[in-house]
Amino acid sequence: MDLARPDLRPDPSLSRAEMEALQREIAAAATFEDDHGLDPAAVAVEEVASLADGLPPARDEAQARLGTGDDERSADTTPDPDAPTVVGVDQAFLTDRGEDRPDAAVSAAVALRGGRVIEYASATTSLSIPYIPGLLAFREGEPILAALDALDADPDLLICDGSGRIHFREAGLATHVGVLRDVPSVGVAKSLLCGDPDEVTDERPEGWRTPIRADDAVTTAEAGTVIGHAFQSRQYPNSRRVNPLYVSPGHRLSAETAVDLVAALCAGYKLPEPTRLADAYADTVKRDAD
DNA sequence: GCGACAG
DNA sequence: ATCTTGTCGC
Repeated sequence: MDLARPDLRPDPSLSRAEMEALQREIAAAATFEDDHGLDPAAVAVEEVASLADGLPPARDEAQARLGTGDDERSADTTPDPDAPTVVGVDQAFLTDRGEDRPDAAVSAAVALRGGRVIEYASATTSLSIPYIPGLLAFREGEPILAALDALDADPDLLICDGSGRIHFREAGLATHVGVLRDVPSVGVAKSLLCGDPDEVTDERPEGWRTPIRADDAVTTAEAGTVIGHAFQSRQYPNSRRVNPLYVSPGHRLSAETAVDLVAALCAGYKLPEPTRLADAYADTVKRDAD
């Protein structure tokens, strides 16, 4: 059965209070427990991936394009058809020369299966509301859904750039998108919106993690509830300066499984491969735009 | 009034 | 997020 919740899609004219109320509904509809068939080992990306080099780039919006590789090497490059499809989404912004505010968002979605890119697509949409801490999903949610619509692949897992449950109302970007589509989702943020790490996060070794617990800024959860993890995805031997990632479940995942999945999706860079590739593709589309 | 805040 | 070259270190 289809448990997607298009009814929770925000109306563009919502007031701030209405947006916050909608987030409480979204959080209530979200599941922060494991409800999926994903095995971190099955989604793992063992080697650094890349967008299918040498293939025509995906068309913006309507026409997503397969990037599976040459026919000659199809036997080697065809990913396991039974492996789950993991989709990373990220955005880049376009600012008209002379303007100070970005007026359009380029959303990119990159699908991987068995550690290889199988498809990528993008959508360029005009921006309606400005960035407001806590309300990011109202700025980036629709653009992201547009990019997902441009993809033929059916995501088994979404990796979003931003928070999921680590949010004032437990309804960050990853939760918003995950609930609207009823797809397991994870939020990967580069800085912490709210909550408290159990331990100091500075100068930690690669692979290290610590729980993030709700503090009084999280109005919908009891203080102390684990809402995510700080995760040191990468660290350099000598110079200690890489900040950890802040990983939180978006929908249908526990906080623990969310970090396990992200750890499995990292392959040498700070960001998990789906996010890193979506980031790179969004930049490419943006550059081609001007 | 002060603090504090994803992208 | 964005505006941007070189530069420090492995």
